[in-house]
Order: sequence, then C-alpha cells, then structure tokens
Amino acid sequence: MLDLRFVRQNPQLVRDALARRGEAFDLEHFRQQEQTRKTLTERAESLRHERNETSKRIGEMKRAGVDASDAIEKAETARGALSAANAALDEFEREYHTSMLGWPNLPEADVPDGASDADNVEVGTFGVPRTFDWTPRDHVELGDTLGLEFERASKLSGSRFALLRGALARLNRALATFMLDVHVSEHGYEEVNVPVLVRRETLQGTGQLPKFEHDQFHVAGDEGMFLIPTSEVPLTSLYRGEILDLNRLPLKFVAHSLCFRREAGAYGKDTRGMIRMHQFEKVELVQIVAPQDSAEALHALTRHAEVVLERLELPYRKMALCAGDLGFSAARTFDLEVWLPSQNRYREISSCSNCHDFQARRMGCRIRTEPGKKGAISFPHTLNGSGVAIGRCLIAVMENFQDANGDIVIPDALRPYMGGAEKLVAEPSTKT
RNA sequence: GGAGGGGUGGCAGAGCGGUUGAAUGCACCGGUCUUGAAAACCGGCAAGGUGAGAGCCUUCGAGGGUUCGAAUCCCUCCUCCUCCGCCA
Repeated sequence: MLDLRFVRQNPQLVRDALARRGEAFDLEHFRQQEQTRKTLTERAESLRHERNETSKRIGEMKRAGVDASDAIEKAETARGALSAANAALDEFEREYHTSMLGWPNLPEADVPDGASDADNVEVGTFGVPRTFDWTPRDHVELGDTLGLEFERASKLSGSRFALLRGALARLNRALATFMLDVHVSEHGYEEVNVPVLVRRETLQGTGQLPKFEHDQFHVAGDEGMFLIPTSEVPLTSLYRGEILDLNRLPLKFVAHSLCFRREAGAYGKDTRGMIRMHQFEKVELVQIVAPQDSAEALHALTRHAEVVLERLELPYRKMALCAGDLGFSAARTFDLEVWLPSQNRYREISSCSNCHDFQARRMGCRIRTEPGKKGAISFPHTLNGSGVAIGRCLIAVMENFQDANGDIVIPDALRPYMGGAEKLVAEPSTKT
C-alpha cells in the first residue's frame, strides 16, 4: 500500500512513477475522492462530537440528580442523522480502501525504463556456459532414465505436476538442505518452517490479494484458506500487526517450503518439463530491515542467492528488472537467471526484491524508532528473494552436469548430502 | 468433535453502562541527588486520522446490535488456554 499522505502531496510524481510500470493513475478522480472523503469525514465527525457532548452532559445531570429526559429526547432525534452520515462514510471508505489496495508499488527512480522482460538490463554474469561434444539433452530426456516422471504424476494430479524417484528425489532434497545450510550458517538467516495454508489477510499483507486471487489455490470448504504461492508470504507476515523495536532489526528468515500456483495466465507456456509446475519447492529469503538499510540489504540478499549458484558451479546472469516487469509489491528487483543448455539460454531461478514499506503498510508491521519518544513509529522495509527455486535448480544441475551417456555428475558442494556419491547413474526408463 | 475459561497500552494486570484513552506495577525517556553508577524521589510515556494551533474524531481481538452514552450488555466470527474424545 502506498503512503496516502505521500500520494496526496506528490500526486503527479505518483502518476508518473506508476505510468513507468504501465499503470494508469487518474489524478482528477483521485482529487475528487479526496474531496469526498474530507466532506464525509467532517460531517460524520462533527455529528459524533455533538453526540459525545450531549451524552456527557446527560451523565453529569444524572449524577447530579437532575432530570435529563429533555436532553435524552433531543439526543434520540439526532441519532438518525449521525447513523446516516456514518453509513455514507463507511461505504465510501470501503470502496476507497479497496482501490488503494489495487495500486502497485512505485519503482525506484533508477530502475530502468521498459515495458516487459525484453527491456531488463543485464548487470553481471558468472561462469561460462559449457560447450558439449553432443547435443545436450534437456532435463525431461535425462530424467526419463533417472526417475523424473510426468505421466504418472498427471494421472494422480493432472498437468503441471511431476514425480521424482530414487536418487533424483534425494538430489532434490540435498539441494534444499544445502541451500538452508548455506543461508543459516554463512549468511546469518534464521531457519523457519512455515504453514503452507494461510488466511486471506495474510495474502493481502504481502500483495497477492485482492488483485491476484485467480493466481492462488483456494481451498474448498474452508472459505478463508489459500495455499501459499511462496513462503515469502508467511515469512514476511510473521510480524504482521506488531510494533518492533528498531534494535531488533534486521530480521533475516529463510524457509524451505512447498509453493503452489495456479499458473492461470500461463496456458501453453513452458508446458514441457518441470519449469512451471502447480506445486514446487523453493528456499526463500526474507529480510525486515530499517528503511535506510534496505538498498544495501537488497544487494546483500541477492548476493546470498548468487552464492548458492556459484557453489553449485552453475553459470548465471543477474538482471535488473525494468519498471514494466516489476512485481506488484516490488520497488526494485534483481532476477538471477541460470543457464539451461537445452534451451541455449538463461532462465529465471531467483527473483530478489526490495518492497520498501509497501508490504509493511499493508500488514501493519511497524517499528519504534526511538523508545519512549512520541511519534517515533514508522514502517520497516521488507525484502524477499528466492535462494533459490529448487525444481529449476535441479533442472539446471541435471542439464549442466550431464555426461555423454546420460549420467549426472553431482556438483562437489552436494556430495556430502548425497552420501558421498559422485554421479547419478542413468537406469533403463522407469516407464517400461 | 464435546465442556469450560480468557483476549485491555511495549509487557504484566485492574476496570464489567456515564467527567476511563483507560488504575497499578514493570520496562522506557527526562530531571534531582551522586565523583560516576545503582537506589530513592519528581516528571513524562499507546496508536491512527484531522487541524497552523487549541482542539476534535477513532481504536480496549474483529464485525454487527442494544443505548442519549459501550472496554463494560447481546449476537456472530477469529484466537489462546484447560479437560475429554479423535488423530500423524
């Protein structure tokens, strides 16, 4: 949620910033709404004031033993006007608040211009994509002899589900454990095991609702429950509705969780393989920091995700997202894209964002900047990033570490998690 | 699923229809005292909105209702605790 006071003071700036991300902001309409709000508020408040005064007087009269029936009668007749004014204000505010929840965050000033991912700017690369003496197989083909199944998964659950078996399942688990260990012991994050079912309010706090309900899995029979699309949602929401002392920051959380997405707008996109599933695993990093520290924190957090890819010896590039490609809650985002030999290109494996106070405002997470000082309450900044997506990372390891006969060499960093094994050995297809 | 008891300021905890936005204690901030600190004492100390300001409005888990007036009464929901049942 944007700071309404800021919007009021800088309406043109807000309109221009939102325009950069392709979002229309009607200044005239906004001014009208502000005027209406002021009028309705003033009317309701002055009526309420009158009522309060009258009631106070009645109380005093009764205590003094004076007959108050005239005053009570007068107050009774005033009640209709007050409740009408309240109703008008409530209705207006409900609508106004809903429209405010639909405004996305403002991009930082130096976020590159652009309308789509085609306009994102590469800001760095790591590693050199390997050259193959054969046409590199993709993970589907490799997986066929390693325990990656799609047909049986579809039988169970439909399209966009996959099944991992045997050593490949273990490799998947090894990736998750490896990532958690790196972030906990080297980067100072607290490991959190989170619920994957959350309430509507929780998704509203991080920005998925109300605007993106069609992207979420809604659990039937339990009206308020949704499957999380990322553990950013519960992690960032840990301190929803609380006031934190400044000296408790920064908070750094890491979680490994299942994530669920409808992929409703992705018909026909990435239908081959395990790139885009309804259910996937991800290690997620979240930080809650003091506002002045968030710019630096974004670089640190992105770096933490990069370290994972570097330890796994996976070539990647780092992209600065353009304004038009930013997510709803983000003010600035770096994507990490890992090299996939079969596609001969880089694919997103991590997205690291600074949301400024946008999410903190929505969820009412505040900080007390100076204990004991009046008016020293403000909002922290929240950041999140994948550290990294496990399914896509598994694909990347398979494709980048394949050898000529379809085995997968296990990256050194993962061997301790694989009982010391050096390879995943291709077996005859599990389909037969 | 059944029975019962709670949710009040940063924390603990009074208040159960009217000058209560809320006693008291702790924590915190300022001061006196002290070489310094502690203790003691004095003062301050919830948030949001609005206003130049005095002030005004809102908030005692959430939402609705009763009433001239609700933290206090009624209803619904959320949530925590205790006991029983069931269960990984």
